[in-house]
Amino acid sequence: MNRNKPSPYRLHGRVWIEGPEGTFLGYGRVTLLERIREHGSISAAARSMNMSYRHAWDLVDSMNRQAPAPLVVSQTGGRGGGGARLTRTGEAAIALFKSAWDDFKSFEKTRSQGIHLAGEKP
Amino acid sequence: MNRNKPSPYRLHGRVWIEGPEGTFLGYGRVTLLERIREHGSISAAARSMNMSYRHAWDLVDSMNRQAPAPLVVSQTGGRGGGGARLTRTGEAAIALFKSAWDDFKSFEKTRSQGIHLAGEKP
DNA sequence: CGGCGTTATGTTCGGGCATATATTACGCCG
DNA sequence: CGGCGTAATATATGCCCGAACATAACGCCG
Repeated sequence: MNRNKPSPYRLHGRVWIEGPEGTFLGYGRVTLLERIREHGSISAAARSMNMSYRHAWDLVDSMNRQAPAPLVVSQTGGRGGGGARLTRTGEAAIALFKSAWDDFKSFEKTRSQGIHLAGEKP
Repeated sequence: MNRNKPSPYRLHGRVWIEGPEGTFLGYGRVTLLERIREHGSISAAARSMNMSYRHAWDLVDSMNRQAPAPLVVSQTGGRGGGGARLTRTGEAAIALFKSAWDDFKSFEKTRSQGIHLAGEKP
């Protein structure tokens, strides 16, 4: 009988988009953008993903500074204390990264098939 | 004239091969294997890439424990104090990772062409 | 006017990891 | 035998990043 043991090895990886100051968009950053769109504020978005507000704010600031136009605009004070919302550029950034991310996931999956080391056969 | 400014954004990423205990092969680990083959000892290999011997040894140990057969065999004491050399499995591991690495680099390069973010108004 | 929740910043603290340091064992070789 | 350079292993130090803590400003709203 031909019972092939599956390889214990798998290809893994990470991708991100680099900009003028280093990392511009990554999985965590884009998730943060989505949460901001969903919750309407940086602090609520940060809480929802167990991230410190300080860190979330830094990420938003980094993305805004590297983009041709802000991805997130915010308002201090006012009803509810203020808030933040996504711009069209922000939406485009999400789509841009997710597309690349999906393509990479596809590559990762198919390329994992060829990972075998001295012992098993495909 | 259609002088298109090149996008300041590029896709970047890292890939590695995971095994039973987590990372099995990565760029640094495989470079270390190559240096061991080249220099004949773990310590000389570590020095050649500005890595602490301790760290290099841990990496070799991690790879050996996760592979079906050792990638590196070592000898303590003797002429020159001992040394280490690559096994056939070690050679195969290098080839295995490099192939996946090259494929990823190719993916990264071609997929980077589609990275463009339109700057627009909110 | 004072309270509230958020944005916006500065500062400090702690966990993880690589490095550095230290020690022991080993085996050829002069 | 004693020295040398490496493997092998334990302990300590330093650094970086994110978390945590601390204020201040802001602008509706009761």
